[in-house]
This record gives sequence, structure tokens and C-alpha cells, in this order.
Amino acid sequence: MSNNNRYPRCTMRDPLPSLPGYSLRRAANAAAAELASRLGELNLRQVDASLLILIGENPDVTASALGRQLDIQRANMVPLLKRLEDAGLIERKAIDGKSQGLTLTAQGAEITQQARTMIERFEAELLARIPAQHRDHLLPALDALWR
Amino acid sequence: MSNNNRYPRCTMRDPLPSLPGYSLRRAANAAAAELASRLGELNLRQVDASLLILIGENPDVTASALGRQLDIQRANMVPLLKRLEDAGLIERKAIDGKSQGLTLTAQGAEITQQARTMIERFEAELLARIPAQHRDHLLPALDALWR
DNA sequence: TATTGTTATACTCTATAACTATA
DNA sequence: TATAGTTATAGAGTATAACAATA
Repeated sequence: MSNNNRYPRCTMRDPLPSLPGYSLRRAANAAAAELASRLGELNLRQVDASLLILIGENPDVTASALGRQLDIQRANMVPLLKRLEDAGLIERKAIDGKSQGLTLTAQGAEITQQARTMIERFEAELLARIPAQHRDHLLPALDALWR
Repeated sequence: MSNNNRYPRCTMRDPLPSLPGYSLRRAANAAAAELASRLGELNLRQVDASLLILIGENPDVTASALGRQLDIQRANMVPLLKRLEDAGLIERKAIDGKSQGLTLTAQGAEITQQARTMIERFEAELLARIPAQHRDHLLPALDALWR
């Protein structure tokens, strides 16, 4: 730790952190970086974990439906699902001539459970960092911004 | 961003929105997309606006100091500042043999003021979407997650 | 006609390594 | 030795257009 002293490394006039939108982005980036690091231990990225959880909750879901739910374009789902399939975590089976149902393999279900446990611990640690009087307000406030 | 109505609504079991970290990312993405769209009217991206505001507040700041403040790597500052310089919004002048001080041009100061006005309005609208009882808790909660 | 899965492609953002010159 | 600015490059992530097959 080269910067453990009492003084900031540099001081600058910076009005940005007073902006909720800016702090929203910085907080989201910080949380994403930390979660990405942890999920990396399972060789998963955040998007992989999201997909596995949704497939686990919705057996025989289609790639298009997943994309709609996560705001990921159809074309970009292809390499994402191929990666999960190549890793032996998901399987595809034809629903009809043009749609494929996605399901977790046994190994995929195992990894998904590990990811869910990891994410739940991470979320609990995130909340624990928030002063108690503000904690319960975060999720309702965030929901108002995107749902 | 959150609901692309080119697609029909569908229902799916989705435990993700109950996770603060997930909602944090979705809310940040939604806000970023909207602000990006507005700043686009000034031919600015969010990072451009951040840089202009910091340069305006800190005349003769260096590229390295800006990068530290915004968590942008030195190497990635080069094309960002070149773009602002090419647009006539900032100027460089040598501080010593190896450092350059950055300042806003007259045009840059004008654009920066327009961006600040736009951002302030955007931030106010963001807060207005949050139910009143949660509103004042958002910024303190976010700050605890990254500062 | 609309949707699904897919290919190809391009553009942005970011990360890393290395080089030069200067403090 | 550490820092500032720069170059080159590789990897993600994301966006659009287009196509064949099917509903």
C-alpha cells in the first residue's frame, strides 16, 4: 500500500461526486469490478451468471427471450450461449423447427448454485457497507430509475 | 433502455432485480444511456463532459492528474484529450519539460457551461423519479459503495 | 409477415506493455 | 527512480445489417 498515509494523493476541485448520476455510475462500476473478480474464480463473467440463473429458473427458455429480459441483442446472444455450451453448462434442444429450449446441465446447475451463493454473499456485503439509516432505501430508489 | 417495445412483453421468472448489485447496474446503464443521448446534442460524450468540467474547475491540470481523478489510464487519456483539442474546446501549454497544463478555450468554456446546465437538469429529473421518502438516501448510500 | 437463430462486421471502451524524455 | 506523455495493440462489449428457415 503506497498510499496509506493520512493525506490524499492529490487534491482537485471535483464537483462530479455530488451528482447522483455520476455516483451511480461510479458505484456500479466499483461493484461490478468486485463481483467480476469473485465470479472469475468460477470462470464466469457477470453476464454468464445472469444467463445461468435465468435458464435455471426458466427451463426451455429461448435465446431470444433471454435477450429481451436482459436487454441483450439476439446477435450478441450467440457467442454468449456458445461459450456456456462449450463449457458444458447448458444444453439446447429443439422446441420446434426454429426455436431451441435452453436448460442447465448437471454441471451447469452445480456451477449456478455456487454462483448464486457467491452473489448472495456479495450482495449482503454491499448492503453492509451502507449506513443503516440509508440501507433499505437503496433498492426502491434504484428501481424507480429503471423499472 | 429498460423496455424496448419493439418486442412483445413476456413474463419470466427473474430473481435478478431483487439484487441491489444488479439493480445498481441496470439503473446506472439506464441513466447513462439517457444522459448520453442528451449530451449528444452538444456532440459530447459523458467522459468528455466530465473532463471539461474538471479542466474548467482546475486550470492547468495535467492529463495524468485527470486520469487519476476519473480512474482512466494514462494511455487512454491520449485520444480523449486529442478529441477535445481537435474540437477546439481545450488547449495545452507546457508547464515544464514533461508536463502540459490543460485549460478550456473560450468555446470550451461555453460548451462546458451548456453541458453543466444540461446535466443539472438531468440530475434533477432523475431525483424526481424517486419516491420522496427514498430520494435523499440515494446519494449517501451510493457514496458508501465507492468513495 | 413476423420471429428465431445465425454470420459478418464495425465501433467504442478498456487494459497492457513498452518507449522517450524529464523531474 | 519515478513520473508524464505517447504509441501500439489486444480484448471485451455492443450495434447494425443481412440471411435462411420456420411460425
